[in-house]
Amino acid sequence: MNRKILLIDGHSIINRAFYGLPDLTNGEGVHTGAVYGFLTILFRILEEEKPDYLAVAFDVHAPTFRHKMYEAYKGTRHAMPEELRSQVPLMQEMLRSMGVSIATLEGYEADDVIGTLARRSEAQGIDVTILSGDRDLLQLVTDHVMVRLPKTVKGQTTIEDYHPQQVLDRFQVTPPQIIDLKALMGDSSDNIPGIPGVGEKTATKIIVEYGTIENAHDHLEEIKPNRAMESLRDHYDLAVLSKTLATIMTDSPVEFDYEKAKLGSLFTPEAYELCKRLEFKNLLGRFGEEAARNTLEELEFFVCEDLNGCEALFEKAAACPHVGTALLADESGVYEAAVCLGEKEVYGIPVQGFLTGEYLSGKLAGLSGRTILSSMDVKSMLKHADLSGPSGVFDCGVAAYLLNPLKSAYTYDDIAKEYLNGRLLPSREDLLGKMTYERAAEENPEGLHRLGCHMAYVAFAAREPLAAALRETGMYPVYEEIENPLIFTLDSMEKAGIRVKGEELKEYGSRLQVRIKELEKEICAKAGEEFNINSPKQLGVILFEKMGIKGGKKTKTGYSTAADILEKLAPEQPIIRDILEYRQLTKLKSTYADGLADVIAEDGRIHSTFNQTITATGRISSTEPNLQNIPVRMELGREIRKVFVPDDGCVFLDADYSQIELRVLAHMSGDENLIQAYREAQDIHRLTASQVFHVPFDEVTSLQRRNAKAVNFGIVYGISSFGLSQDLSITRKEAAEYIEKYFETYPKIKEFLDRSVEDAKEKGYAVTMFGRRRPVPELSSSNFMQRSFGERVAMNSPIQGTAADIIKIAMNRVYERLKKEGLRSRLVLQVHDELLIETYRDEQERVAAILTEEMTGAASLKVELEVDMHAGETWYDAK
DNA sequence: ACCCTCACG
DNA sequence: ACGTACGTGAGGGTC
Repeated sequence: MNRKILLIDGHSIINRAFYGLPDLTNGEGVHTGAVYGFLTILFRILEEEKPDYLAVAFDVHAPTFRHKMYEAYKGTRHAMPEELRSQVPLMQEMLRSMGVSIATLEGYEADDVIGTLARRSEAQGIDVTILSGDRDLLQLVTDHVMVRLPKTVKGQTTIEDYHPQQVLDRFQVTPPQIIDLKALMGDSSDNIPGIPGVGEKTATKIIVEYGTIENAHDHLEEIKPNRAMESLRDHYDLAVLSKTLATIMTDSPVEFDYEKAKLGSLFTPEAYELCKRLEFKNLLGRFGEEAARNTLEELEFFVCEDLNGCEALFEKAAACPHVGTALLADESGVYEAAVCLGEKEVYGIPVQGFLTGEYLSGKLAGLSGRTILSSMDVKSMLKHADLSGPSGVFDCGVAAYLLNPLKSAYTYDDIAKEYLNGRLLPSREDLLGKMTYERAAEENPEGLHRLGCHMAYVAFAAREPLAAALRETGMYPVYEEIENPLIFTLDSMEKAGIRVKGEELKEYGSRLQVRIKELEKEICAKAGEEFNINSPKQLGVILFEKMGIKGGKKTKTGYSTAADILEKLAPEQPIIRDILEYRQLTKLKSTYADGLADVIAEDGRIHSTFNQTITATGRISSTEPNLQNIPVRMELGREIRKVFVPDDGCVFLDADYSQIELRVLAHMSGDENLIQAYREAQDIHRLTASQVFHVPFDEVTSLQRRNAKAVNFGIVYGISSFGLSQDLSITRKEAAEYIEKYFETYPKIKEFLDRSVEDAKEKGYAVTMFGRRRPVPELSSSNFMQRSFGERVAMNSPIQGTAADIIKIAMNRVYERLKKEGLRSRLVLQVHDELLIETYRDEQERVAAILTEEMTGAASLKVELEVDMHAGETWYDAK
């Protein structure tokens, strides 16, 4: 078997990929679609060809000998859009990172480089495969040089292979005669002139007959049709020029090292990183195993499988100053525990025999009282192990979140990369793929073992770097005093859950269903046809085309049918009223009635997850289900709250901060007017209206109050006249006037907001009163939209974030007080400015006092923190 | 997987 | 000129 080289025409393949596939961009806005397409085809061809050598040829941005011969010559680089042009160097970087030889030669095109390397290789007895999108390359085909041309048919890429016979079959000429063909026909895409009046048919006929243009010219008088004869006679010089232009050089002085072109693994650490940066997730997945083998560190771990060894291990661990731990578990139990005592001392303990989940969880819990137990995710560990308390643990995920709250996840491999000097460890995906722990315990125990060990290792090794980073950024207090204790507070809330009356929820859903059916009929009758009302696409067509409602608004994909648009467009139209009601009811039915019923646990309660590492500003979020968006604004939706009830013998106590964000703003800005307003008024919006519009407090109209309230909200969001005008359905100019008047009334607020933007621009992040940071990279964007967004974020984040800090402090204190005072009442929900406590009746007064005290006392501001509190038999009644 | 819509603070 | 309010999560439709 001969050795084989694969030569790729880089420009032509990246062009094909660009035009044939949808463009992609990564999170940084870098265009990547063509690079992705190139890689896809590269891997496919490599798999099929299994070559010994690989090289990719590119044109160099310099005039070639062809330009010198013929001014109008364009070559292959013309008219490349910026989105594609920018991907060429990116592709080259990718190839270099994969260790692939890139062949270029100044003054020559990629074709010439390929032609030269093809002939050289052939001469050395190496078989050649050329991959290109350009038929011109067919002139190079011989018994030892094959050309493969990818074709896209109906979105499917197929590859046509050309040996000499296939060239003959397809074009009726031999490979070298392809040049003569082109010399007669010309090629508009590279401006090769050809001769006038001769197309593919005639040119083929002439070359089949006479072999070359030179020979054809020698037999001029025989050539038919007459038109072709005359053209060749009159333009022979042009044909000769075209032939030279179209001839690929096979003896260019390109330097090429076969040793370097030897095909190794493409999955180097650099390539892996680049694929990650460009967000080629499929590629990482597809070659994940190979990537893991080739790019990732191989750490050594121990397995501990017997009781005595395990006992000894935990004794030794307890004597360490700190340990890294991991517990791989799900709702049905524990599968593996892992403990790291030092750089080279990582132990995984699979659950088996005497080493039960309970035993291992107990051991970990014991550890937390005796040494600092570090983990990637303490809250998940708490679900099984009763860890001693905040002072005994360190949570790497929470720490990494504080250091950069903008990331989508805080995985051990990412944390290793960021805080352990760029180290590359195999990810969960690398080790287990998408397999659940449960399946992995059966089918891939080794992977599970390695996963646990890696997590414990990183928890061990990253603790100090993370703590150091927290200290350097001044966020250690936020970690230690707010976030770390909050882990335990949130865990207790998740475990408590909230009781829900499943039967009533069902009945509520059924009542909705009756009306939904009626509305469906009504809407379809008015529309004159049956259609899916839930489909914005179909609805748009019905409303704006069939029924001719005017002013259909733009979205990327069609008309907007959002409620506020419909409301403004045709509030009177009966079908619109019906649709809006239908929307409201289906939302209530699917998301709340049905959605909540699906997640009621065995104990008759709903156990939401409170996520501590999600939001950019420091708020917590709630998932599966989200209990922070249960309807309240509309009465019908609000009724759902009647199914949320306290345990027997309990009532709900619901306490919410009154305008906490505005109060935070008053404090942080130090604006005397707003501070004074809060000291006086029970109705801040009315007072704002009175001050801004210069009318006596008692004469403020409801419209004025509504406007003032909207401005107050707008201020907190990072005011813009456009946003306010949208909200109030007024002109931008009017909105701008409101804002101006507001700032005249409260000058220090304007100063504060301006300063917030300036500070964030300078530092790169916004900061809360307690030192929590939120990076605002958009502020340095050259894009106006992005930058404006950054400015609003810089105004809003300190306010929203400070309010989040405050209620977190309150939650921790309430949780601690309830525990310390031996009360059985418990926190069950937090909704950003609201706490819900399931309160034993005999504890109600004490709990109410604790709630008020800890919430109002969570921070001392220049204005009071006011709390509204209600007791009730249901959540509905407690509001 | 992504968009649209809509529920909450 | 750009085309927006800040922060979330879930369900349904579409490709």
